[in-house]
Amino acid sequence: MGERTAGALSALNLCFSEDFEVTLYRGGMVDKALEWGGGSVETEGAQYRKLAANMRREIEAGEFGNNGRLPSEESLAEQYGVSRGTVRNALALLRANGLVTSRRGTRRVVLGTARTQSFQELLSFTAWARAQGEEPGARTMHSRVRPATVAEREVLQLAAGDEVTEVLRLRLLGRVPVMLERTVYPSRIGAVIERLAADNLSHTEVLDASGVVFADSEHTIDVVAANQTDAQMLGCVEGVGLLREIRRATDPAGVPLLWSEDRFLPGTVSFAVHNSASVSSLARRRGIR
Amino acid sequence: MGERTAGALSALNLCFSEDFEVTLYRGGMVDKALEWGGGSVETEGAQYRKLAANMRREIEAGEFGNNGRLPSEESLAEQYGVSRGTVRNALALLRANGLVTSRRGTRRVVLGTARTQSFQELLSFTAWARAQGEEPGARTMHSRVRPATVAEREVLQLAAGDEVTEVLRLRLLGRVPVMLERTVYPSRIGAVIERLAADNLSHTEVLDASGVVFADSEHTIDVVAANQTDAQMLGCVEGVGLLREIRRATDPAGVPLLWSEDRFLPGTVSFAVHNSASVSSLARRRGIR
DNA sequence: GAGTGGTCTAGACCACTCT
DNA sequence: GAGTGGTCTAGACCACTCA
Repeated sequence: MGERTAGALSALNLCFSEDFEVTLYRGGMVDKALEWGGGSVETEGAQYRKLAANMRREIEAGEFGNNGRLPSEESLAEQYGVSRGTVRNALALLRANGLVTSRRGTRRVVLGTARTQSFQELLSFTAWARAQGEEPGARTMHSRVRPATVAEREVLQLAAGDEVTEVLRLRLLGRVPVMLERTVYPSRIGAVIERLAADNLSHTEVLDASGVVFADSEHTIDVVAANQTDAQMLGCVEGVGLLREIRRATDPAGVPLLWSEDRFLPGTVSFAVHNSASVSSLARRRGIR
Repeated sequence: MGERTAGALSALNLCFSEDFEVTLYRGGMVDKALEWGGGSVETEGAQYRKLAANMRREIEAGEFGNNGRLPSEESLAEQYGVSRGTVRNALALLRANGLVTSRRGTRRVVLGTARTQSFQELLSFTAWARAQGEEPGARTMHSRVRPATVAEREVLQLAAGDEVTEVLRLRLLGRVPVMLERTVYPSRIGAVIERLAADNLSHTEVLDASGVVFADSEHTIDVVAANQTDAQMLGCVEGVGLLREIRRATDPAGVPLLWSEDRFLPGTVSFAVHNSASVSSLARRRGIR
């Protein structure tokens, strides 16, 4: 995983998969032939994922032009030496990322080069910031273990008497505070978090390394007025409108892993969602627009 | 389309499909056997969609319990008399809506009864409001045809000299203003819009009826301070933080249909996104939380 | 009417989980 | 080691689009 070609002006391309592949590539003449024409480099994983990554590269290299047409599924299958089913799996991935259309009766149309962010990036502020080429920062302001409230027991599926770890953390982009994060972990997860340094960049990555698997997450986005704490920590005026994101993540078995309320300074991030008749994808963006 | 069973306490269930099926059902003993056990009622469409709708009903009826396990794909295939591929198509739909998990090696787990809203509801304020049981309102404050700006030509893929129709519209929920909408249509679409009454509830539905097909949309969400116009129209204080949603919709061929900037009063709506390793879905919600 | 994507089938093998 | 979901194949028919 993580093939890369040397070259200036490399762009970041995050594929859409569980074991999120990060693929660095450059703008110019891409080495696509390597993988498919010649000796099929390692790049383990499902064939359709590789196919999708490959086609994504072709699309972004303008192989079919913007608003151009893709070859038919049949011919793609022949070209790549796979069955039509595999081609369809790959195209479904691209479709989900908003790169191509799909309509019965006509060839698929290239929509553009939506740079969809990985699942990981939605959970991890640090992973996201790095992908943007920004320097992420974090400072834990407060952390303690206490009994779960009724709401928390409900959301985190805890029993009466269970404890949680609450963490208040300031997040920065290049030394500038942009977000205040209030997270509640079940004690099992919290035990891992409590051992970390106050400036640990990514709790998500630590948990990942500890074998915690994030599989699903729920995000709610709205506006909230800054309270006194927000204003103090973020350095803004009390009452100003902050972009709020409430996150809830579960493991593959549906067990809740965390519940968090994040408040962003206005103008620092935006959320982008691609939506189609069958699927959607969410991405966090830097700044407005 | 639109089967329904009589009965109190009916809940709204919106299936995830292009020709969005709206399925009303009640909480109690559901008539699931009708469709699969007996004579397979009409309910046209793909089998896997029907299967998904059916399983969704079972899940929401608590057939497998919350956090329960689904039967294996094999046994589902046998039970419903379809191939495993069809079962997998159906389960992919449920997965996309965040109703079930999926992990190699173990049975699928019921996550809950996420009430995913249809694609249509994301585009149409009116459709969304109705689904919430609220009374939608609209008043066009301003409308005119003018040459497209450079930005608009870019976004709407217009040629130099092309014109657009700009519309400023106030949106209400039960007589209370909640959102101010600034939309720009290519003149081809705008021509339809201009003929409408100022209190026409749903431009989207009109366009739909005119044969305009919405296939994909892009949504960007952030916060913006209310300007003088916003404050006046929405009846809020200038400078207050508004939830902003920028929408861009295209037809199945990727041709842009509209570009809109919507500003919501704080506390009136929130956006909910379900995100998983492979897919996501977006929904608009009433109020905070 | 030819071409295309949508749907469906019947099988196969594998990676993974759990007991 | 048995069971499960993930992946892949090779075919088939249909609904739809477009020349």
